[in-house]
Amino acid sequence: MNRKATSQDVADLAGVSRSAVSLVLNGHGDGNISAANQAAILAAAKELDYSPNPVALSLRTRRSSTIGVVTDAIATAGYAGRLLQGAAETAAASGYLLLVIDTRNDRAEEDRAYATLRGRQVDALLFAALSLRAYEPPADLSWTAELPGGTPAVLANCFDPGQRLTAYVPDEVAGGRAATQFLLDHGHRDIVLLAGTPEAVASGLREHGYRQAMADAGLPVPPVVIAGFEIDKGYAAAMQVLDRTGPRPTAVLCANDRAAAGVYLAAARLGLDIPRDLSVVGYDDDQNVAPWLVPALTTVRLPHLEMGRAAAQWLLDRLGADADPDDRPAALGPVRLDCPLVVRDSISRPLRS
Amino acid sequence: MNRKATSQDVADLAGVSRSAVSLVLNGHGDGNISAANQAAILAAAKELDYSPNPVALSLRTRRSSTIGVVTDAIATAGYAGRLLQGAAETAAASGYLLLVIDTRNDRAEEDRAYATLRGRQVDALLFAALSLRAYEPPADLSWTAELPGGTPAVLANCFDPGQRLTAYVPDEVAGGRAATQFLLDHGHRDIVLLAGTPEAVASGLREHGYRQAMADAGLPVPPVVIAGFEIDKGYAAAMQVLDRTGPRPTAVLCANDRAAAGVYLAAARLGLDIPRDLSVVGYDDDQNVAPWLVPALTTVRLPHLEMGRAAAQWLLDRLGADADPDDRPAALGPVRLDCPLVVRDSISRPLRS
DNA sequence: CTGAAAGCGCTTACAG
DNA sequence: CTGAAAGCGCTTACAG
Repeated sequence: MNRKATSQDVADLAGVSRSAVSLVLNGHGDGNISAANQAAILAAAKELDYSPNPVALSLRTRRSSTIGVVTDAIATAGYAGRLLQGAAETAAASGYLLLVIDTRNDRAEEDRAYATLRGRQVDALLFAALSLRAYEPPADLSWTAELPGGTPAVLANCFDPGQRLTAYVPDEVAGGRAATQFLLDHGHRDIVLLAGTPEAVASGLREHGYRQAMADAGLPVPPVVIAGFEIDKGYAAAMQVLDRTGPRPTAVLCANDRAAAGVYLAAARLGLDIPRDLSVVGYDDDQNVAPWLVPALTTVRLPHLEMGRAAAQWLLDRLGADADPDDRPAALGPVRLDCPLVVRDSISRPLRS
Repeated sequence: MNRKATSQDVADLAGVSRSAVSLVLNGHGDGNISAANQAAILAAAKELDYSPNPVALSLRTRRSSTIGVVTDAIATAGYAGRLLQGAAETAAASGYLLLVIDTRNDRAEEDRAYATLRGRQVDALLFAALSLRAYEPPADLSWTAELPGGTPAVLANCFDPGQRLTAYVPDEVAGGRAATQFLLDHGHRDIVLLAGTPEAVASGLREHGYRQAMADAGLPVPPVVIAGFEIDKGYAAAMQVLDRTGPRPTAVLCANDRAAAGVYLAAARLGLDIPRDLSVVGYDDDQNVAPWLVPALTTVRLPHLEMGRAAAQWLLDRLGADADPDDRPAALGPVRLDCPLVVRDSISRPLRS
């Protein structure tokens, strides 16, 4: 490949010094460089297709136009990749790239990741979790925006119990409430929650929303079934709840879309038609599952794209506001993002209502 | 944060010059630096927890210890993230990081990605596709290992029709054959293939393997059903094949695990028990699906982790062999990686065999 | 208005 | 055996 043009090449072609090239190309030409030379420099730069060497720039400015991303498990993610996608898009719009390290939930690996990223001179740090959880940031917060001149840091799909870091998380409570409310609006009264695993933070929050909606409707809450997040867990839970002679619930709220797929399997095996005999709501809006179940699954969408975008934008804002460190946005603690209901075909009015 | 130690700091502490520090720390001490000074330098480096600034190193050596990855759609990937994981692990073991750009299948975006990566001085290039396909590398191959001093480039889960680039791909034909053979070994004779979409390269290859196995067994090949790769497609195809009064196939080979989930749904609705009444094989070993279907799905595993590892290792090997450019491994064209059968519970001997 | 110089942190010839 | 110098490509004070 032809050696990439340097500012020296541009200077030579324009017949000026490298300083002049740098000044003009960085918008500091007016008042410093004559109009004629400015034009010559611009023309030369265009002719040589010049763009500054990012590495040299980085050494000089101690900035890398790179956002370091540490994540606990993106490989196994599925839909969670959208978080990264959102962050990457937003970053790219400002000329930033993402340097992602997957720690597979290993704390030692995580420490190493931060050290590596620091060494690579990343301008900002984003920690993203596969599933919603508390995240205890490294004790050494010195690289953080807490200190003047520190590296801005932000959390996505996880939150700092100590509230030191800004965090973008899904509004799970509202999501659970909205899903329940939608069922209530369709006339359902006997709505069973198939919850995820007890360790899952999201699960508890969604249950909270469910209970709120039921209480607001003046309805008793039937026993919550602990299912889980996989197909077989949803299947087993559905079998437990639906395979009975007495009255069955008319609707189930599933831990996620995969569990809902298990419910579909159980319903099919029991000869129950969805949505005629049973209404089903999922959670996640998993693109590999929800749109393709038969019938297509009504579900609550997790705002992965939005979390990624918001987190990256927050970082970018801080990076831009370097003129005045006090001018930085002050949004500390968790910011809850909307989990919209995606209506498809798995809900109808109950037969006996 | 305390300013990171530089080689000057180490030199000062050890009472030597920066040159000496560099020499010793890069293993060129013997014969150049006295034993006493070597020891002093090592001690100083350890005390200051010194590691060279990667950015400065990069400017100096024109190397970045970074592998650029261009991918057509990793966000929507699911299991495909494992390819990146494999590449990242392998790269990390040699001190390399991955700089990933997702082009969302846009050629203009792709060109920009390569330019960006070149600007960032990546040492090598990896192109990874979400699903197996032909990949026409950019016309400007000048950054490629084709030319002396060019950037090594490799393909994963896609292949260069022109054979200019090394490529790691799954051995889909063997995968399709193995799945079929397994069914044959269990006594099945009437095995229907629910194929993916006609555009999908993998689908055609798997079908080829299926036909080979059937032919080798001296069996006629029943009409192949074009299904697709989503749950509803598998469902519809299964309904078409299974919902009949005459003899039904005793086994189906599915386009992928999600389509197999659709087959499960159809079977349940038709009152067919898997595996008693119907044996099912999937493809992909999708970790969100296959292990959790009821019964757990026997499937063919796609070697995403292995493709990522192999591609990264190939790049690393080339990067290491910089002493002699002629010494580079010559594995041009596609290298087929094994797709192992993962046996679970969805296959039994046919009732009428 | 303009160019020469310094310096970001590193390594590799080059003198001594 | 060792240190001073040059240079990777850039930008920002600093003289003129």
